[in-house]
Amino acid sequence: MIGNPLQATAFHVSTRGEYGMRVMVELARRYGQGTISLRSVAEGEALPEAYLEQLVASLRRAGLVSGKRGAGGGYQLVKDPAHVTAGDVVRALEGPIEPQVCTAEGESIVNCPHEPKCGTRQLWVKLQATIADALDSLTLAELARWPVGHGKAG
Amino acid sequence: MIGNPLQATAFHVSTRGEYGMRVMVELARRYGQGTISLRSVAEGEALPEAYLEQLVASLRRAGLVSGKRGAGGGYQLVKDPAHVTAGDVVRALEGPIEPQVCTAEGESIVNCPHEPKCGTRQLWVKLQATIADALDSLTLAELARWPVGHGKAG
DNA sequence: ACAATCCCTACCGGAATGATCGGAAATCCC
DNA sequence: GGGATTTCCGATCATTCCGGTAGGGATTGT
Repeated sequence: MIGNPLQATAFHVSTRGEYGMRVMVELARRYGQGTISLRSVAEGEALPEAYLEQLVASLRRAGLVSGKRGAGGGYQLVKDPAHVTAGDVVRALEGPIEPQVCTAEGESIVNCPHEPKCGTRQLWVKLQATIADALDSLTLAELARWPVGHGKAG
Repeated sequence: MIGNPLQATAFHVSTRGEYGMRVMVELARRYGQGTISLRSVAEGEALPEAYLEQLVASLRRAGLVSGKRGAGGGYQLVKDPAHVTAGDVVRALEGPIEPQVCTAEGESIVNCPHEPKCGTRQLWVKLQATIADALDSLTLAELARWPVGHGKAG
């Protein structure tokens, strides 16, 4: 856990999303160089290796990375970084983008008692679409080629 | 807690945001009719009254509602619903919109060790701006005048 | 053989979530 | 003034989630 003690904040992305995204960007930077050991990524980004294993497992099950065992093994991206979006990564790590259960991506299963006089639903629907669009419009390739802090870096 | 058991989902809004937003929309609908008791809102929306008290306390401290004690008392919006945004409500209930500690609204205090070679920061910055813009562009008045479910209601 | 590496499962302490409860203070009506 | 109503305030509590740690098994290169 990097950074300050955090009070309540809205729309905070957990370390699963944060660390996992860092790993993916690092793999994107080294795309085409064969497999990269998780240890080297963990050390390079100063993150706990054992914890990363869990996150990478989710990424592998989602078909985003492939692992190779044994000495000299490691992980690599399955697809070209230009064809993997931040949305793909976030969904693999944290599940579908779903501000409320009634506004899930794809099919909505829930039958909400607040319908049909629900005044808040349109808000969550809009929010879901907005977030998904923002995440899906940014690729790993774009993130990987922007390694340096711009503007007033925090 | 309305709805189904929820597996892991990204960007999920807690009941603070959900219930609190419902209360605000209800108060917006009855704007200009004097104070509304929390009990009537709780019964109308089928929400736990005692829990709502806590949420409304946050809304009051944020200057969004005012309470009047005693028989016939209740709450009412301080400002016209057309001048209160969903963003105001969410921030009052769940804190600033902050995907990561390094991408807080306003001033960023954190000095992150990942800078300046952080490839993920631009993602969270974009996300923060996108979410804030979506929430700030929708007013309580708009939400209140759309009480009926549209499209395929969940 | 042996070291490196992925892979899998279980566990664990602390914090957040989603409430409930009891009571104090103000206000209205009779 | 008495009582009903309602906001306000703080404590408590059960459950779940978060952010890891620990240990071991399977596979591969040298």
